[in-house]
Parts: sequence; C-alpha cells; structure tokens
Amino acid sequence: MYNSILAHRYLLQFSIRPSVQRTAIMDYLMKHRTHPTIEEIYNALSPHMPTLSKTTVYNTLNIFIERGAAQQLVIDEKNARYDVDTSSHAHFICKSCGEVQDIFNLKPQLFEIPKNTGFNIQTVEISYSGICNACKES
Amino acid sequence: MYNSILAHRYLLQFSIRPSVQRTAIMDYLMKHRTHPTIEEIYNALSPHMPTLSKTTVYNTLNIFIERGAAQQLVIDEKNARYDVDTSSHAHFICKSCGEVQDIFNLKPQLFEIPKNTGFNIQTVEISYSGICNACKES
DNA sequence: ATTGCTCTTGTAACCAATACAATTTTGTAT
DNA sequence: ATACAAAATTGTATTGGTTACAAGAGCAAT
Repeated sequence: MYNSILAHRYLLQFSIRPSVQRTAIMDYLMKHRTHPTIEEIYNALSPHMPTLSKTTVYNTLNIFIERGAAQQLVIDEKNARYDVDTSSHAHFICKSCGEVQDIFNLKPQLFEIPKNTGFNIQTVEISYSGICNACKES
Repeated sequence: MYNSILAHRYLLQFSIRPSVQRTAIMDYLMKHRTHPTIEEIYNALSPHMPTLSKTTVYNTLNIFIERGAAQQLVIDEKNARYDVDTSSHAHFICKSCGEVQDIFNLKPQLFEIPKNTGFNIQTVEISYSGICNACKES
C-alpha cells in the first residue's frame, strides 16, 4: 500500500521503533510537506487504518519531537503543526486561512544563534504572517 | 489607585475607548513586561476589580491586537501571551518553566521583511527556546 | 428622563490536548 | 513454538484555554 521504506529507515536513524502506526505517520509527514495538524494526519490515515487512535497520533508525534525526528511548529494559535524538515527554514502563516508554507533560501545568518544574550538558546523559529495570495484574490 | 494616565492616553492613540477595564488592563501590560497570559492578567486585576470577568480580559486583548495597541505572542504552546512592546525584538521561552523573556539588541536585519518570497508578509516573529538560567541551576 | 449604542458580565459550549487504565502487540528467552 | 515481560496502541474520560451568546449595566446625546 504505502512505500514506506524511507520512513522506516528514517525512524531507525532516530532510534524509534518502527511500528506500523509510527511508520505510516512518518510516511505521511514525509510525503505531505504541508505542516499538518494532528487532526489532518488522523483524518488522512484512519481510512486506511481503521483502528488507528488519535491518541496514538499524539503519542507518536511527541516521540518524534523528543527524538528530533520532527519539529513542532508554534505558529498557529489554533493547532500544533508538525514538520519533518528540521533544516533551517522559515514559515509563513496566512492569517485568513491558517495555511502554513515554507520559506527557503533566506540568509543563513537569520538562523544563527545570537551571541551574548544571556540565554541558553537551543532552537530558533522564524515566523512570518500575512494574507496568502489565494485569500487575497478572493 | 492606579496611575493609569499613560495607559489612558495610549488607548486613545489607537482609537480605543478607555473604559475602566481597558485602561486597567493596558496599565497592567505597560507595567508588567512579562508577556502575561490572560489568566495572569485576570488574577492580578480581579482582587482590585471584583466584578471583572475573564471574558472581558479576552475581549479587551482582542481589541488591543486588532487595533495594533499590543501584539499576541505565538510562542507558548499552552497559552497566548501578550506584549505591549510592538517594536522589533525577539523572545526566549524556557522549555522547562515556560517563562518568556525579551531579547533586545539583535541585528535589525533579522526583523526585516525578506524580499521576493512570493508572500505578502506583514509581521515577523523571532522566537528562541532553551532552558533558562533559573531552571538550569535547579 | 429616555433612547440607543457600547461595553461588560456570566454561563454554556467548544475543542485541542492530556491522563489513564485496559488491551494488544512485540521482542526475548526458554 | 511457547511463555513471559516490556512496549505500544487504544478508547474513554478529563482538563483547560478560548469562544459564543444573551442578558445586564454603563454611557452619551438628545
């Protein structure tokens, strides 16, 4: 059904035991770079996995975050969103429809951890917001 | 009780009618640059304003945001946080205790709106996270 | 004073997220 | 293979932040 060999391998790299559910969720994340919410992941997978529980989706994403296999985006006030791409890139969220899109090709300096702030900074998150083109036209 | 003349004037600048509640809430924001949550604002003010409703705090902050008199921080997964300082500065959130602190004196370029992204960017939010010094020691 | 508008308030409802205990699955050793 | 222990999954119940809504209070102008 799913060619999830890549997801399987990827999970092993992060010492995450690749159960059927975890592999399917990771496979979905890898193939849908739309920063999906828990709800979206669950709705997409449950038709193919009727016994899937939403709790499992929550648990699984929390493991992914803990182990560094995915990152949680804190950009949408309504829902947590998830991204397998942990490389340096920013996000744009449309204030109207809530969709989140990637912004690549920004200057690398933006993602550097600033010096002499007095804080032990571990992560950097850069978020832009506005009205997306689709919403502007309508 | 409160010397809230500054808050009063500030609200008028943003065409917000300075009711007792709105002025008290803005006064609190101006005097407590701790990026408080709705809960914290309510708990701080309700002893002095026994009839204050939490709904009013929500409504009031939403007006402040709409009119640009304050900004909402989307950095804490648990709660919305609010900041009257709308100038260019970043925030650090402690993953352990959740406290949010300001980071000033970063390079102005960080807050520039990037060109040629294809998005209609209106706002920029830069968030750092890690473990704060207080939590690290304990 | 009366009218109309705005603001405030309290209750109820909503919904994302978590807690928890029971069940199922998996891995390991016998 | 079988049995056992550990880990993962599941469903239900609960929590807690936020919003919806309608009633009440306050305020400004006539």
